[in-house]
Amino acid sequence: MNGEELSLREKILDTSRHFLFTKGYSSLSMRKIAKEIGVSATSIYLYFENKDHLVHTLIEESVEELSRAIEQSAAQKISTIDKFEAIIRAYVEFAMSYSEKYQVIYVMLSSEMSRYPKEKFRKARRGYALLESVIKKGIEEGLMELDEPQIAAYSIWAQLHGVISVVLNQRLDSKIDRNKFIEESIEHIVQGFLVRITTA
Amino acid sequence: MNGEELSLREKILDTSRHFLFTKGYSSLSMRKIAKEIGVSATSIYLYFENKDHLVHTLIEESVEELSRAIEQSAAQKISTIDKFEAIIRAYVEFAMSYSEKYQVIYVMLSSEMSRYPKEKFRKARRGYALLESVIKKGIEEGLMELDEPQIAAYSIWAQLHGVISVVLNQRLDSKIDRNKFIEESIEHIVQGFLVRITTA
Amino acid sequence: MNGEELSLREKILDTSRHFLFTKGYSSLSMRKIAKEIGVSATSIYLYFENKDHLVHTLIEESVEELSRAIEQSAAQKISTIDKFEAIIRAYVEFAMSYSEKYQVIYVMLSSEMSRYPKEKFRKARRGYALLESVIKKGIEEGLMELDEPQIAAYSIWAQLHGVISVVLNQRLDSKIDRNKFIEESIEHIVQGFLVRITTA
Amino acid sequence: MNGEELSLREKILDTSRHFLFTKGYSSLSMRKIAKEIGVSATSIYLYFENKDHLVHTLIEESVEELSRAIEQSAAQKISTIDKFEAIIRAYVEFAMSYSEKYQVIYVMLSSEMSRYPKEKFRKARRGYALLESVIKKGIEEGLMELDEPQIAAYSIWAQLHGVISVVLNQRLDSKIDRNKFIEESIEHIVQGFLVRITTA
DNA sequence: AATGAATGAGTCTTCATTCAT
DNA sequence: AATGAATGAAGACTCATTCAT
Repeated sequence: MNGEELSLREKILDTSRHFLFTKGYSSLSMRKIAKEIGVSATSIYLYFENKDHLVHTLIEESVEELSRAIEQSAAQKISTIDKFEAIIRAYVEFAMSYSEKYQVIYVMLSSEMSRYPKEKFRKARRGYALLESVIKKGIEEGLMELDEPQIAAYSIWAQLHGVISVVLNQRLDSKIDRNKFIEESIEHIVQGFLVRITTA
Repeated sequence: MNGEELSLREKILDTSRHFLFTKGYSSLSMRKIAKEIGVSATSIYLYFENKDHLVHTLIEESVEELSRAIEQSAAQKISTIDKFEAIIRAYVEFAMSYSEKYQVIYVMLSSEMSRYPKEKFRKARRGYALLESVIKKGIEEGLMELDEPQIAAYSIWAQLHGVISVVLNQRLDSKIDRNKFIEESIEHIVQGFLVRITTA
Repeated sequence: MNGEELSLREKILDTSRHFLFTKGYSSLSMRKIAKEIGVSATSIYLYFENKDHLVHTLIEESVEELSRAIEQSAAQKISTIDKFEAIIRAYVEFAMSYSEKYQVIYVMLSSEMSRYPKEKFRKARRGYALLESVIKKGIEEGLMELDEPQIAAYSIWAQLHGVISVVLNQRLDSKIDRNKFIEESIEHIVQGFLVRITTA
Repeated sequence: MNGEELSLREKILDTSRHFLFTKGYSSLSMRKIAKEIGVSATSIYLYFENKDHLVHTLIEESVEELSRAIEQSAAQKISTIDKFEAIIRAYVEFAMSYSEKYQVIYVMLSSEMSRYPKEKFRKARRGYALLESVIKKGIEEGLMELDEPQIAAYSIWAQLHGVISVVLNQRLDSKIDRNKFIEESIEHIVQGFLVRITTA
């Protein structure tokens, strides 16, 4: 197999992800995936034990990629404030560049997540943990004034997720420029957490 | 029908909403709704043309109630800054008090929304339009420094939605206090948009 | 509905029973049953919750009919010896006259029976319990000389079942007359349990 | 291949037999057999043309072993009455010691047996034929009083099979001692066929 | 001697919906 | 206002088998 040819396993993952993104979890069907690829439904079972496993793999891979992107981005910065912004921007960057992969992470309802292996949740918190540690440093350095870095980290993440969701789910007014919306939102979110330095 | 007895139509809506909230769209089935209520599946069709109509009604009603709650809350305040906060708090308040109704508004993917009658979208923007007009006034009054009130309104809404989603979808770390998380998030969001008055 | 027309429920039971008899449990499929009757597979689910319930109903009905046949037959006789033989003959009679119903009782492996509601097993032992009580009386009256009437009852039942199985499963040599085989077998089985009176 | 290592062919047969015994014919699947052994499903086809051939081999081997056991047991006895009992006991002995092999012989319904090569049926009758010849001698010697030795042989076999089935299919009341049940049943069956000698 | 990839036909079951009553 | 009967389409998944290697 050369570089162009995707393995069937890869094709299944890509197609599933796309279905999940465009049609939602309810419309994700083994049959449809197979049909889209042009292969028998049975073939999917050669690569994934069942539908749950397939979706779990999808989630796991997305979480891993997102975490890595965030870590790499933060590693390139030195100052705390730079790291702080880098994490936030890497998060948004990933969501916009790999929308389908990003959305997969949130596709499952918590009720359905009961079947998702618990130990994999920890992995999912890597990026968030990094953000928390940076916030802690930021507090020490007097960049932020916060009681609870953990809550702050979650709050930032939640706000970002809200902004991204609105865009990805096409709930944004068509007259609004997507990039401008994102840029301004990031700035406001960041500003909401930084101590404003007022040069007297 | 007396006060205690809910009409069948109401029961159907309530049950559907609950299913939607707890099990997701995929698990919303006419049969299950009927069974839960203790009525034949056919009976639902006496009140709703089909599943789409049922869900659309659900959305429409939720949107209406949310809009009204926001409007009423804003009307009670006089100053712009108070109105601004009132809208934000009314939004969050509604989401937390009537979680099932709130969530219904976002249950449908835009792809599925293609079947949702366009004219009803406008209604859905009433609350948001109010927020935008208040922001405009805020800018005039020098409370905020913003180029695009429309984007700002969308951004606030998006951030709030993110915070609420994290809570409702149970994605918050169990060690974090729910109310504290919400309160702090609101404060940060609001702070992110206000001009900080620095007493020199 | 007049006497000729069987209800769909009845048709399903009859057809299932027939499939079970001719093709075995492995070949019993909802689709095939439906197709045979000329109805959609879905329709079966209007009368039976699932395949298990259908088969359980089949078993239950057969067990009930067999028990009743045995009880009625025994009730018509007065002397213990007559009751003893009546039970045995009623059992065989039922098996030969309603072969399909008889076989249903034994169609499920004990491993599969784990899903069969326990309380229904008790019903299944009515006929056997009757036999046991008659044997007890027979011992008292000196007709039989047996230590354990319970074991004897089970043994008779087992032997009869063996004889019947061989016939119903067509394992009998085609040259052997079916009725003669059954008649002689019954006689031997009965003889095996009676005290032989030897007029000196 | 040394003494410990079973050939793959042997493993397949053993595993199939076990599945047949514990889960029934419906649950016998090439995939499951392969998985259990830890080999690819395709590998089975190197040794057996298809599922039918596999099951037929299973039956054939069981029949052969049972026949041999009976023959050997009978050969060790001299008197007719001893041979008679030896055959019966060897049959039961085999069934209890090699339950899985015994049950295989009866696993297929006659309807499914249509695919079973006719000439192999004859082999299956070796043990039975032996019993018939012993019965004939028994009649000549005045041990039994029977019109039709062929029917008698079939009847004994059928009764024994009934008794064994009840035990192997776990249809015996748990309070009943298995061995006692078998022993008493054998005695009754034998008694049912012997002329009772009454010492005046 | 053994396997991985693949599939068409089949398994049970659920779904939204219709129709006659 | 409400229902029981019915169905075609679709759901996830399993099966025996083939073929190329």
